[in-house]
Amino acid sequence: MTTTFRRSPLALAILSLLENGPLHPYGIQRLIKQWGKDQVVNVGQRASLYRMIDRLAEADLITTSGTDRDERYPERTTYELTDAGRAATRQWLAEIVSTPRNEFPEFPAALSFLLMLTPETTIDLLARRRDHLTRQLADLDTAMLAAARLPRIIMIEDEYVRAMTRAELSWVESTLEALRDGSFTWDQEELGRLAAASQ
Amino acid sequence: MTTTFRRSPLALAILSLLENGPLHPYGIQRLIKQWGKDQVVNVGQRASLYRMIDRLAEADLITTSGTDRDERYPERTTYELTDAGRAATRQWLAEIVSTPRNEFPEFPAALSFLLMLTPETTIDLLARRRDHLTRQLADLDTAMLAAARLPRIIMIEDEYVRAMTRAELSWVESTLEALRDGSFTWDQEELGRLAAASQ
DNA sequence: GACATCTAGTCGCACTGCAACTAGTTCTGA
DNA sequence: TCAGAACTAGTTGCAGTGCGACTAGATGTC
Repeated sequence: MTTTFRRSPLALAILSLLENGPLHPYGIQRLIKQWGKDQVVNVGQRASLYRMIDRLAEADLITTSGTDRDERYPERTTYELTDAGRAATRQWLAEIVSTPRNEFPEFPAALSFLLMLTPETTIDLLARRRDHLTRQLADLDTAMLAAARLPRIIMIEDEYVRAMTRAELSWVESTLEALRDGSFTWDQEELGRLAAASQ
Repeated sequence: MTTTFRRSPLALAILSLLENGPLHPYGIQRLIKQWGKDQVVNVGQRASLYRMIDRLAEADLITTSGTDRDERYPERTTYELTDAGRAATRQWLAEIVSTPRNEFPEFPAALSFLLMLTPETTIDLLARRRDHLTRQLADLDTAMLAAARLPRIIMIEDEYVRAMTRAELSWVESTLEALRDGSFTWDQEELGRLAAASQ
């Protein structure tokens, strides 16, 4: 059944974690959180996790490998990787890493309609964003410091996220400055005339 | 009916474009493409556009404002903003701009499972990504040059996208270098021991 | 005259996100 | 010691989205 399974971050995470041996659904979720991967893989929605596991099993990328019997907990079905699953993991990783893909995040979309607001309102909003980003950056730094003794590959995604957050913060700060010193501004009238002219 | 409508980049784009007067669905799509906003708002899926317009109308954020009769084309229903729609636009803009939100893009997710691959494979994949990013950056530069005489607010989202693309490219390049000079590497055995130890 | 492209819109499914609900277990502080 | 919080473990349902395919007339192009 080469019913080409559509790739997704969650599917990738499940398959990758099963590389280290059979596991039950809840264990997968716990592992993702334990390793801090919940910052980059959305396992907050447990419903999605269980449904994804079902579909992966249906597509024979994973199979049930028995049940985990622990006195304290109800019976839990464990799953393990198939060869097809191992192959899919590698292919998805290669595709994602080698080829950037526009996922249409909401912030740039909102930016393109900023002209609906006044420059003053924009200053206020961007200042709040700057504060959020500053806090996120600090949190990332402490997380990275805590794991500084681990091999670099373990935290490589945090390095990336940090670089991106830092870049966004820089952009927000420089844009804020231009708005504040008046070198970057706009008004409805001017833009209205422009829109009329381009008809 | 304040059935709080869930915000989305597409809904925001539709509402924002209707600020300049009534328009029919296809006209909205064309406007988005004309202004190059299709880089940040996904209107490639026309089905989504029509469905979104229907839902916006149902929620009274827009209403039909008659039909546009052009000899050459079939009759087209035009839509216009309601006051509720105008308010929603402003609220969404404020929320999105002021508060960063994790949308779980696939690249960082894939990075966190890179350890499945060998450093050599990773070099190859990242090199291909670097090439893509380099091309995207060049395209952005020509687009921005072409619009250099327009007010800055018109292209503000391109400035942002450019800054982010530039930052990602830098990160990829520096990571590639570390991989090539051997200062950043890993092997399954070492990681296997680590995983076993952390059980 | 054939084929491509643009205009304009519809159908349907597979998947995702979000919220709520169940139900047992273990921890924690008044 | 007993209530309530927090964790373990999983299910149900719906609204929203992405993606692909299909229709069908109009216009352009070799």
